[in-house]
Amino acid sequence: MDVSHLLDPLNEAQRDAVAAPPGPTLVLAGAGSGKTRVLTHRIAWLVETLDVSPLSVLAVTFTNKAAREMRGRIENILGFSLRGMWIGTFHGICHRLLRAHPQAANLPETFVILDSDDQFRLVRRALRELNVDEGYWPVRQVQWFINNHKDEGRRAHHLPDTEDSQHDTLVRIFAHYETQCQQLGLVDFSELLLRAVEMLENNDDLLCAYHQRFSHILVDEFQDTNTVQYRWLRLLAEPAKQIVAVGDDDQSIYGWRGARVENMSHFEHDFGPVKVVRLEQNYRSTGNILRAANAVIEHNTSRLGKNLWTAGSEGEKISVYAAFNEIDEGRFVIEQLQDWVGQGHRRDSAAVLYRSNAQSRVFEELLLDAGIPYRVYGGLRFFERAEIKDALAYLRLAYSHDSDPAFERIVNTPTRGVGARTLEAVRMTARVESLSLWQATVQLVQSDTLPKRARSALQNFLELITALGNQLTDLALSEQVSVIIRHSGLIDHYRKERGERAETRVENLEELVNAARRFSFDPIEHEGQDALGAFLSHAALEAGEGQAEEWEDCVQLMSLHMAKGLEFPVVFLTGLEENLFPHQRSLGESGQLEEERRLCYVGMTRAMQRLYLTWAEVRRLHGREDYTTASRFLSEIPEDLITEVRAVTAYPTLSASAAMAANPSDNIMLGTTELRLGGAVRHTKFGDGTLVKVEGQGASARVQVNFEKEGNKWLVLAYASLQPL
DNA sequence: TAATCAGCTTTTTTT
DNA sequence: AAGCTGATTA
Repeated sequence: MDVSHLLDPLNEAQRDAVAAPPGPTLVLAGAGSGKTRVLTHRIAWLVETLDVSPLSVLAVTFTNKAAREMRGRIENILGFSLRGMWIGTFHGICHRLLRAHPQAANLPETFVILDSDDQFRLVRRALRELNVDEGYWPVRQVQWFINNHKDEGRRAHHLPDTEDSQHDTLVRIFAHYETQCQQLGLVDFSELLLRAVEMLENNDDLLCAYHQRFSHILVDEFQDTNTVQYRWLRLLAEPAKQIVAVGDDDQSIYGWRGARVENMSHFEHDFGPVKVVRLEQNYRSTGNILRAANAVIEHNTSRLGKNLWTAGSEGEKISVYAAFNEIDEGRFVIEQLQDWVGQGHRRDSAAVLYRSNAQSRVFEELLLDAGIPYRVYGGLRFFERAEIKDALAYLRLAYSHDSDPAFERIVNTPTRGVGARTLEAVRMTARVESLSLWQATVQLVQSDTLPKRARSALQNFLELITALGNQLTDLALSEQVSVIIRHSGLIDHYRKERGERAETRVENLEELVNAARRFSFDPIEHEGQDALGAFLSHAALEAGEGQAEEWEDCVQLMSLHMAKGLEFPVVFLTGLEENLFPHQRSLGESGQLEEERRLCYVGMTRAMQRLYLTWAEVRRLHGREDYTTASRFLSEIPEDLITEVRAVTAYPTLSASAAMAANPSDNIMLGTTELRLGGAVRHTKFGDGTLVKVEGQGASARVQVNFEKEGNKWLVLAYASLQPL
């Protein structure tokens, strides 16, 4: 068979990876080096030259989007449909494994996936049942504790007893939560992975069967794998070790949620000898952008080592703009944006990137003023919206009455007179009698223990859900959804709600019907589930796009994390200030600082033609106005790659701006020298800092100084020995 | 049960 | 600043 179409479009390194002999292969794929191309061509190569069936290939990604894209691209190359082939996310594939063998996994056939919101509620319930003080033990933190351990493969019983009573409390909650999940047949995201690993570890026959089935494994974004994911990969890839892992240690930006870059070096050790291929030729950015990005990332010590290069042109220099404040920064970005669009470029060829989402506001306001359409990424996705989750809960409860999370969610939504008191009684009964909330309610309604009002409220609820359940039988999925949103009272409830939000909510509910209509139920892919069950799982595993509507040509606004994997002709990397980027909370540890630097590297390498780096001398954040220092990442870029864009006449320059902004009387005399607002000062005890505020005059004058080490302090000028620098 | 208020925190996010 | 939480009030 002629496979030249698979190899010809590739460079040497790519070809080396695609045609690598069977065995463990690690592809170090730099930004923009064509790693998706390598993955897709590799699979096509396996199929076309080695006669491997697509059904024997397992391809794992992190996001549904990446999985869809990969499938589409391989189908394009091969020219036939890959229906039935296992290309999916870690979670999606583990879910499929568990559905196929619930008994081996010790799960009920009807197990339900908890998304993080559901998990939050369940953890909260565990806290309350154990009478743990929620003020002292924030649910979020406990949830974090549990997930961290599970991502590391540890369950509550693995955690040793300690002398530390605080830790013991956490473990107790963890254990209770696990019991709760097991009893109720609930599986959170981490559990999908851990349970699948344990199932395979404990069932040789099963594992063997999958070894037979999957002769080739491919992993994308390998640097983002956590401990359990790696364990799972090892398990499935042994003993044949026909595994290709593609990743970039320099783009590891999810350490904070359990990703282990070390897996890349472990891989060489655990699977060795490993064929390593470096993809260093970049097809995305100009030479200057690459050199700048390389210069920044070189400041990291723990690297596998890689140097991106391009055969393309140097391109423009990188523009650095030091803004007076965040509004000036925004104005600058918009000015440049208008220029760019004025030259005939599409708006969606430009992206504004920032470290934290709060920064988007200024840009949004200014873009709105300027009449430039924009899209902000992030925020709630479709299936995470409250109204959608409400509707799904009605569906679930009508479908299987014993789903406690669904019950809790909607028992009083819309309000029907079931208050906290009543609910507590229900929970109590459920706990004491080991019943589901639904069963407990049935019992309470039949007994005589509740006040009349509460009892009839519950009675109505039971009747409503039962009636809904009866109406669902024999309907198509989308009709079931339609019935639910109408007869649950949700539509009326949200219609009555005031504000613009109400309207969108009703629209979203209507859209849910469409989503159900679009959902294609595949008895093979969704083995072990019926259409409704599969749809509900789908909703948990794939949160969906930000909004249902189509997006016209819009300027793209997003956090740096969201930008990974994307590319734009023009990129504005904003807020390059110490304490913001790198973020304040990362400054303590060098490991965290290196992750921030990688984030910067990711941001810079998104740019194809033009890169702007901006920072603001004064930034209003959390309601405070602070003087800032330029990010260290800026100074890590060689000067010859940079053009300092100095203020266009309309905008004041650095120090002039500080002086202008400050009321002249805000500056204050200290002896014969003048202390300038925003100027650097030295204190004998606290060290160096920046003068931030001045209050009062003469002997009673007080100043606020932001010290590098000690943070903000108020000092009485007469007593503090401040020295201007 | 719902509305209101004071106090508190503040990255990044997929599944 | 703003959004969220817990507590208090109507």
